[in-house]
Amino acid sequence: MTVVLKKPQKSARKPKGDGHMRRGEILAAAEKIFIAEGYAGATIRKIADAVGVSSTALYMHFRDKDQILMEISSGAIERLLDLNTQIASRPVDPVARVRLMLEAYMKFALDNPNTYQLVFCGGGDQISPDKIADVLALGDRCFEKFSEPVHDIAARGRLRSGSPVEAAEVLWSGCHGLVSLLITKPSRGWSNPDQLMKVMLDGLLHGLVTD
Amino acid sequence: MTVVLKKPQKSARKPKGDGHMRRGEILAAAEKIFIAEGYAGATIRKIADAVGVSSTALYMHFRDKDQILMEISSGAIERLLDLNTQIASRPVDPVARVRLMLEAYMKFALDNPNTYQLVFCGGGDQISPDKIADVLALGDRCFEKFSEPVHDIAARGRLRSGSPVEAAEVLWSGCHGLVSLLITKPSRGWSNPDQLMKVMLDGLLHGLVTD
DNA sequence: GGGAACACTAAACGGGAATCACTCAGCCGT
DNA sequence: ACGGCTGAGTGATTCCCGTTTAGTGTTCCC
Repeated sequence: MTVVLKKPQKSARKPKGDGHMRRGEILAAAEKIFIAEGYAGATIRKIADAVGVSSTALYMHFRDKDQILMEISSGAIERLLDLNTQIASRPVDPVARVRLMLEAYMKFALDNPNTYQLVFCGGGDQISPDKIADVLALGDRCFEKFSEPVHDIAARGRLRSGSPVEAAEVLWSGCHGLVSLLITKPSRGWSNPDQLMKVMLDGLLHGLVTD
Repeated sequence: MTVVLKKPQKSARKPKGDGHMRRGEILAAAEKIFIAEGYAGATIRKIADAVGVSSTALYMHFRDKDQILMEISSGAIERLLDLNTQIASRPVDPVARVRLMLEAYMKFALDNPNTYQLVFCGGGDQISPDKIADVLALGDRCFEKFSEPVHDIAARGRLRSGSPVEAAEVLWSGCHGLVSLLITKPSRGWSNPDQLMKVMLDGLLHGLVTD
């Protein structure tokens, strides 16, 4: 985050002991706990204990609990954005790109359920909107990257109905619905997730895009 | 508000709520607060204040906070189940029934966002699984009612691909995804919700069902 | 009249996030 | 060499949460 003014000639001040390590240590510990126990499970005290420091110390490095979790989530969403960017440059049919992106998206969600829930299932109750703004912006950039091939499809006149934006929103939200239910209701007797993802993609793409 | 003039000698206690009157009062107050402020906002103390009673009093009538919210949610989901049952008996094409049910489902979600979030977006973190079991069972019954016409469609050989169960799960989760995003991210710049719902339904049904 | 059952209460507990007042160590310019 | 500044760290405290405990007043029944 904000790197405060450092003296040009020399490091402002040699960090004492493991001073500048702390922030990273906290993030690492917090991520481990967050992944294992979710938002509510990752308490300030637990994180502080894991680092071996008083709970107050966390406030030296972060404004509040949410900032810690948001920073972790941002990292994860950036990985998702990278994936999309990478797929975007693949020299294949735009429909194939759309499918690849959505597959990557759903796989990401199932691999990072807690982060996914925090960012996309709106810990809405739990987190004030301004704090989540950063991550939300990243999420939007993901959506924009995903929108590009959808617009390509529309430009080729292959959109069966609706505007390109609507189509993108529907494709995205449909896949979101599937993985969010798989994540939040794991105990329900679901069909095979891979098969469900395939049916969702086949269905939506066949329904929205002409061959 | 309730001006309880405490007479010096008499008790400051709120008069008895004639047995089960009180229970209803609590549910009504809790529902109002829950609808307005969501799960986290509906605290025991706030509900108790609204009723004009000490927070402890709520434990006379309910095991814990979750039971209160669950009872409220159950009522709402029962209304949804009623809707489905009603639609199920309509003498129309099974595809039309599926569409009607999903439309009713999404409308219900948008009309009862907090309940919907609690039940279907898994306050997973917040609520222990055993307490939510009742409502979850009701939700399952809704899904089963919805599955019937999908099976009808399959029985007529009109399912393009996938098993009937998979198709039902995909249809449901696709619609869930749309409304859950509309609910949890209201600030995002969405296209017209009605139009999105139409595109979702058209897309999924056209993609999964043959004419 | 005397219990017993009930509806209710105040006070407290433990655990969350966050703040306050403070200490302490190291680096600075003089 | 030294006093001052600053950033890292702490324990105590505040406030709110859900929930528990022990006790109080009312009513009903025998």
